[in-house]
Amino acid sequence: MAYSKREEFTPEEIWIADVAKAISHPARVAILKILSEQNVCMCGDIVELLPLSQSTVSQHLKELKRVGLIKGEIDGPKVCYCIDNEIFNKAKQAVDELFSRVCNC
Amino acid sequence: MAYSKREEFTPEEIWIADVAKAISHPARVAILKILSEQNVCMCGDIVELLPLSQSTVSQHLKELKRVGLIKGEIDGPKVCYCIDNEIFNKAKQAVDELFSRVCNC
DNA sequence: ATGTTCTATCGTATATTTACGATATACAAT
DNA sequence: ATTGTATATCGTAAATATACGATAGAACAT
Repeated sequence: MAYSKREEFTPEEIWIADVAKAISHPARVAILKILSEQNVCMCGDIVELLPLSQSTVSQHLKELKRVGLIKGEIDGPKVCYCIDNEIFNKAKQAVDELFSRVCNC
Repeated sequence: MAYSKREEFTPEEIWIADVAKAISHPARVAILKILSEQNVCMCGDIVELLPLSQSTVSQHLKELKRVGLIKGEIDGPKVCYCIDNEIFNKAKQAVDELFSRVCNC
């Protein structure tokens, strides 16, 4: 009962799936939108804008950081989050490529 | 301990998250690629191309059908799957819109 | 030194996802 | 009628995700 066949797919398929998983929760979509509007943003500000506890928001931020879509820089006691444009752009291109390839339009 | 705060986000955020969840597994990315190459495809063909059992592939197809990215038409004892171009295009646009909004490039 | 503020992590409960084999169903062919 | 083929669904086990409160750690202010 070998578990998780994830590794039996191509690196490209795994990478796209990872990016998609990162944005597969409305809270994380909302976080990306907030960061794009504010450019740079404290974790606490995000918590205030979402109907979730601080620890839950922190977990969502961690998930976005895991694939590299965002990064956090420590600023005294606070942490400033922002989009990691380089990786985000790579993710955008990979997803674009899949969508364009699949779509007949 | 109210569970799942999903419904407290905007319909757009939920829709994007749903689409992303549908493509958040490498097997489903692979299925979309197969369907795009073959245009129309029997379920059994997909099973042969993936390192997964028939029942597992069937579940993945169901997940893609759930959000509408693909549709299956019954053809005798077989089922022919194909991309649902209308919904797929809507999904593409929604994801594009998010990516473009967030990305500084 | 002490307290305050901000964030991450731990512990935990519940829900969902992923995977499979077995079974049921639906149609075609014999 | 029976057999074979194709697919979906059921039952189930293990893994992951989602959510929270409590706690820990780090930096600043007093």
